[in-house]
Amino acid sequence: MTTNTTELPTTYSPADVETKWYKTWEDGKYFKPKKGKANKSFCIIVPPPNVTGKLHAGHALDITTQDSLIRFKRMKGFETLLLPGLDHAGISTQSVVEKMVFEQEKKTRRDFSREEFVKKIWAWKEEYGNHILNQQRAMGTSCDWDYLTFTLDPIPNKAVKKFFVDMYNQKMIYQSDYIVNWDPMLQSAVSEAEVEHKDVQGNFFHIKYAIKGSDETLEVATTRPETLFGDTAVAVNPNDDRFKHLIGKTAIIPLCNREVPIIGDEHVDLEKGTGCLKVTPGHDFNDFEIGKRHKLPIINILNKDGTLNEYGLEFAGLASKVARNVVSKKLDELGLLLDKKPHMHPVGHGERSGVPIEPMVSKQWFVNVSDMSKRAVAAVENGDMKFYPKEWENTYYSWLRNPKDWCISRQLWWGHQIPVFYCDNNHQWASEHDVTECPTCKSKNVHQDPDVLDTWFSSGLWPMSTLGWPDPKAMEEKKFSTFFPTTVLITGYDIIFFWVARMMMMSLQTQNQVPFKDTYIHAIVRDKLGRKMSKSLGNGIDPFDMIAQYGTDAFRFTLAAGSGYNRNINLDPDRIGGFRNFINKVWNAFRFIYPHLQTGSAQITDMSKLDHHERWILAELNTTTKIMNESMEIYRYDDASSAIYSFVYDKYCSWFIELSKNILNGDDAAIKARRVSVLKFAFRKILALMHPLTPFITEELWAHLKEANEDLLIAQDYPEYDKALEFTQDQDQMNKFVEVVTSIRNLRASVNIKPKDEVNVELFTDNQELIKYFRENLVNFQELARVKNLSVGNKELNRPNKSIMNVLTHTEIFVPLDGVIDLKEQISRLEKELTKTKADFAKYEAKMKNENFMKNAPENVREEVLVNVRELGEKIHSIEENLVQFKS
RNA sequence: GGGCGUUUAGCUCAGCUGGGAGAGCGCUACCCUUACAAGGUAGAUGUCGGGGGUUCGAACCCCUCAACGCCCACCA
Repeated sequence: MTTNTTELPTTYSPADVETKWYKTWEDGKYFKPKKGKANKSFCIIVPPPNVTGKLHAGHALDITTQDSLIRFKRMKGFETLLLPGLDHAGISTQSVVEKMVFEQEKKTRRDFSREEFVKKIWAWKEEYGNHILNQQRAMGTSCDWDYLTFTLDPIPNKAVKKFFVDMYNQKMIYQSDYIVNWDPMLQSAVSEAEVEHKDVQGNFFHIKYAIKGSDETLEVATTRPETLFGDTAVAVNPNDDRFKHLIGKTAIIPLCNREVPIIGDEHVDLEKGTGCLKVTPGHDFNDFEIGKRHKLPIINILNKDGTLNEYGLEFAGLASKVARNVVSKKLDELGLLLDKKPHMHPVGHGERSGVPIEPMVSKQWFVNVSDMSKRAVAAVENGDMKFYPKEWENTYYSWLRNPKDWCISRQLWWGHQIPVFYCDNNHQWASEHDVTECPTCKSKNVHQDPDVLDTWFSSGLWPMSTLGWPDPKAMEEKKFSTFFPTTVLITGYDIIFFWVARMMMMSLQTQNQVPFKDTYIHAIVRDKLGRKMSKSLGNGIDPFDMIAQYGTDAFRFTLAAGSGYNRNINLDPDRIGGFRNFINKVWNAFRFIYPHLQTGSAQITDMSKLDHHERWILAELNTTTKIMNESMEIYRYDDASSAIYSFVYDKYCSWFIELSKNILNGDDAAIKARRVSVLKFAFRKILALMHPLTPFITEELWAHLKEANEDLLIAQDYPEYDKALEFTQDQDQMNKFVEVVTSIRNLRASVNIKPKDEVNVELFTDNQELIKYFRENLVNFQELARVKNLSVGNKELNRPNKSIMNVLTHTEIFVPLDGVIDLKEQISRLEKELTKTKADFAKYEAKMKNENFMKNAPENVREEVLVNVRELGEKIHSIEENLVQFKS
């Protein structure tokens, strides 16, 4: 890093430095866990993105919040680990490859053997799988890449098998004929959580059912007439006087003329439909329950692709939606369709496929979660795991307090194959190892269950398996005991059910511990109008575009500034542009001190020799340090970013640098050196404070500011609050100085004095400390307000005649003018100010005179009111006095 | 149907346990002032969704109404 020869450009170019520093950090092994002075570990497992994935704005937010925290804790001396991974994402990956193969070869997966097709998916994964990881690198993620784990790697596979087999042997995993959500497109069962309910416009069909041996008929209401082929009963409410005499008789299903019993069941709603319900246990969740209660037979009328099977008679082969219309038409022709009216009703759709889900009975594997879910609830109730923000625990509870057994088998090829084996003598057993013979009958003719496990089954074990569990050697190598339980999980609220709940259950089950102590739920990134980003709307924001346009630091800072306890971030690229300008401001602040780097040291040797402004900036820096530390600890990235933003912009750049110009241009070497030291000291702290949020520019500038023997910024200590740097009097005086300077500028602007032209200024105040302070700041008034001569005096002194003036609570400001003054305008301005001040005054005076207020309000509030009454009273007095003068 | 959330400046949002309405972007005027025009200085803009209540005092607490959004449940 050459400090003195390079000419620095006026704008910062992110692209030039980002790849350079990432490589330097990675090659220098700065991302690897190291024991530090805090003597504690801090671990975040990155939610593994899908191998099919491309980085989207949500991932960028994940990374920003996780990496900022990791960098923060690393600098604070924690042994940090940010652990990366990739998810095989069963359904979506298989679909992507199926689609690709179909496009390229016009073949479906069924044209290949399972082995051949899975090989194709692996090839695809090898080619594209790492893409998203490189995008994560571009975001600056300080992961230890040696920990990179894929959900189908050997260790996660061991974990999956171990959990499955243990639970199988405890009978907590069982196989059952059960009504599941069948996705006819994927031709697989999917879990409850993978079904989305959407309102769909359908019809209510009223169908006439004959009753055997009677002239009476029943009018049954349904939205799905095509399922009547699967009816095995008709149900009425036993308390329904209209129909209860029919219970026990036999109804005849139209079209197929099957005889079924008429049963009484409380589930039937008297109000809904006609009060008569056709019972189709094979294709309706409620009917399935009714069927169990009444021991009704189950008839499956659908093929795996959702078309009617042979039970559909002449309609066999039709898709259920088509069959619905055809069947209803046929019923109409036969005079059996009594009514048909439009009806909006919710229909489950496959989350991945988007097609309507068919409830269907089939043999599937389930996990009994009743015990695990109770433990998972308790762990949050008793504080072992805390949600930030806290409200999200309700979402978590609502799912876990009312759990349904988890259907874990999927009829796919891509995933962890279920470790259950069968022999030709119908024995069944589970095994963690490959098997060649049946343990019961020793038959060599064995085969494994063809189904694979739900993707979330391996995801649920992720915090353990990435740290080596259950392999003792891997656990040792990966320091399981150091990093488990991990510190915090950071993710979006959309996967609290899918993932957070399952990790909690599976970790409590296998480790008897929570998998992480905190869960920070960050917002969902939306477009600037608050709409979800989606392909169909075309409103997605590509992180890569943002990085290219504004730089990674600006993008990260924007995301951090938007992340607190909110649930949406409406991301407007203009905002990123705003923060890009801020990053550039930091760059230029450095350009300002750059020529003076050799003049002062980086440490402040003698605190007692500092001047007012130096003490002031250190006090402000100290306050900022405190806010940043506190905010990062509780995931308030928004508060942290706004604290450093306003310190850098409004304190360091706008005032401290401006106040330093005359010193640096002066010739008092000692004062100059001291000021440079403070500038440098504060700037080094700024870089350290900002580094977790904006790693690249800060590391780049640090290279210029660091001492020869100092390490990279990523490895420096994070600044801490220091009581020795509290200087309240200097802060108070500086605030008054700023007020006066602003007021002079305001006066100048009000009469259009050119920025270059100098003016004389007279200040009047009764505060003797201030008089002294203002006099010491003569040169600063000259610089910052273009003042020529300044006089400061007591309020007893006479005021200049021809002048414009402002009144502050502590000081009167006069700018005498030689030319013609628009008296009218001055008077009107003063009168406006007087009205405003009087209104303010009245407010406080009323409070002061209110006995109840004086009795009840806390002392500091009372004190403030009294001060305001006094100061505003003085201000009114001043304005009135001066108005008299102007008017005379 | 059950639950949660949101409503503050033109836009996107902050505002911690109640005590003087804020930021960024945008806008207006004037400035190429020797770190920065991705800049500087000054400035305008708000019945804090409506109504009621508690309180000495409400953007903040309670009730109520309205609009919008999300989650869960439910194919009669």
